[in-house]
Amino acid sequence: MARLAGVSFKTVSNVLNDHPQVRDTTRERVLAAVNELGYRRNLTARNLRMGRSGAISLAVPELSQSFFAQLADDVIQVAAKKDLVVLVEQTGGDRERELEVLRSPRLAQTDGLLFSPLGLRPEDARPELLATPTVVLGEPLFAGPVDHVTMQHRAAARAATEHLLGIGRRRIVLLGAHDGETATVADLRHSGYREALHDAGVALDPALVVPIDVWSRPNGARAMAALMDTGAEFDAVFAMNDDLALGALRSLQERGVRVPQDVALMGFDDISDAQFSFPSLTTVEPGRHEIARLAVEYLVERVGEADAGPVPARTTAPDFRLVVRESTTR
Amino acid sequence: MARLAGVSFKTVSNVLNDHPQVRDTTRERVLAAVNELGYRRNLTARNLRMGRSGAISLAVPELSQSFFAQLADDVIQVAAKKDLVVLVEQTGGDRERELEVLRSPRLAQTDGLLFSPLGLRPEDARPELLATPTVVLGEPLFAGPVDHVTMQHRAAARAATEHLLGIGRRRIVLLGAHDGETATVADLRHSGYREALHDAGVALDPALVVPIDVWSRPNGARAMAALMDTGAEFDAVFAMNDDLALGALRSLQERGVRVPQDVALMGFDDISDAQFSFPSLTTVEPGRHEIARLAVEYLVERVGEADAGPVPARTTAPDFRLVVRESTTR
DNA sequence: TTGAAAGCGTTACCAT
DNA sequence: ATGGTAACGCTTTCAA
Repeated sequence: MARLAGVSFKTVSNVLNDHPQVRDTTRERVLAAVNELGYRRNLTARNLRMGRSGAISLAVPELSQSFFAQLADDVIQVAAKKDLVVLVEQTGGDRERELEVLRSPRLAQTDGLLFSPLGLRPEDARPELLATPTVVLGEPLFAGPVDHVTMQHRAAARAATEHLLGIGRRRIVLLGAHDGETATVADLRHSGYREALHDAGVALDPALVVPIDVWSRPNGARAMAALMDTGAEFDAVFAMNDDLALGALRSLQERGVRVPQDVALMGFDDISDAQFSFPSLTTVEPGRHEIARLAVEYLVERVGEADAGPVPARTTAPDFRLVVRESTTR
Repeated sequence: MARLAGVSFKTVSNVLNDHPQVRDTTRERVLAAVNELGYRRNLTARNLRMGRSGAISLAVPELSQSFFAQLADDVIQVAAKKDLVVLVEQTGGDRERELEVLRSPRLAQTDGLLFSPLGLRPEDARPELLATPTVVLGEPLFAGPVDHVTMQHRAAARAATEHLLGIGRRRIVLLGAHDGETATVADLRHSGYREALHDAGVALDPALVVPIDVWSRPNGARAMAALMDTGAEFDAVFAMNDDLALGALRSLQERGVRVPQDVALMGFDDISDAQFSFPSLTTVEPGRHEIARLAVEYLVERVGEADAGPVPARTTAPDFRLVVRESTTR
């Protein structure tokens, strides 16, 4: 209360919150005092009173992966426009740590969670874990009042494969398969690949489907080298993401394979590095901006649910776009 | 208060805070009830009462730049070990928005700030802006009780240039100079370059010093292409960071220049992409892990300052390491 | 060992 | 238009 110094009273609150019933002269005096004293209101107390924190959590595997760094960049920008601040957690894509994020009391410090799980299994998706409004960035996992913003994995993978077929390639390697999964990112992209081959009447050669657990550059490089060691013949590579593709590119070049002349190369995600490799990388732009935009928008709606009434669970996958660059041209 | 349901009382607090004076049986009953009801204590209220939030802010230019993404990754990991959560803000390297971050009341929501400014000028560094404990990740800027964790820019740039000289290169391009700056990152690295040339008795050719404002890949590619257009002769390039170097690499390759045979190439930062370009990129590892570790450590000390007494302002620059890869080998 | 009460700084409601 | 007061949910001090 002594905050008002020489001036006045606790209508300070009214002033700071732009309440209408304040005389202009009063407002001015208060503002002057605020400036003078460098008074800053205590957000924690405000949050307590209002039941809102103005912060959301974003949980991703790791920022070192360009795709997630760029996603985080987008999310933070969109959130900033809505005056939300973003708390970033890293799970390493590890199931245990993903569960921990959901259970963590620190979550309660924010108004909601943008969650990009990688290791979580369907049986983990117990709705009671979701103590906070949640939007999943990824394949539908949770039942109940949870929104999902995902990608058109199957259609995009199919379009990607069709592009490779369209430039005359027939022996197309698939890099990054996950055996035994259903309705996961890897499985859906795999399906798209399979469908495109089937529709084109091209037989699927299991020797060209290369399983890779973690989709990182070193793993892409390693797997590509190993495949070449087997003597397999191929004229194109569709990597499940750009990191795998760029790792593979490095291995191809090490061995003097010309891209795209000998082997055409295709990625997925359109991370910014894809523009500056040599050759630049043809890839799928999955609608990352839109994903970030929708995710924040859904989350904000869900946070406001208490006031505005229930919101039905939504699942959306923005339009994707094939970005054709040098690695599949000529 | 009704939180305790069938069981007991507000010694719940004591139990949850591991206070010793609680009978075991009581503790058990309380814990059982907590579990039963899925009770989660309200962190906001706790924060208000304790005057601590358990969160720190990290303000970087943008996560889309690999270096900052990896720095953020490190910071979040180190912070997590200390049970701190990290709120990430992006400034775009823009002076106005950097000032805004400092003024923002949202800052007050966290216990301290890890700040990596790019556009801020010395005259902006008024200590009264720092309403929160702050550690600067970058060149010393603020006087007063502010720690700085930076890099050995000059020594590392010098070592980098010496490496290029050591493999027999004499016409070394410097990519990314900032004219008219003093004691900034660009200026210090520039000095290191100049010193190495001088000590080796190699004349500095101003035509080989290329100013580039923002150190991004497209800018590196553009500047490199422009330099080649001038017909300038050179046998090595030292780029002020890896993004510039990788952009330049792309332009060199487009024109059929062989790296390292015709032109050796050197970056700075050791972002992970540097390992997987072809050729892989020789660069300076500036001690990023250590920078993150120290920054969080200093900040934690400063946050605890109120209790533990004043802490002198510190400035540290961890050891760097030259990482020699293919772009300067043979 | 446990319970009661005060207080953290704000906002919201109700008087004035 | 302004001021008083309760309440947000917790920790802390003090009393029982």
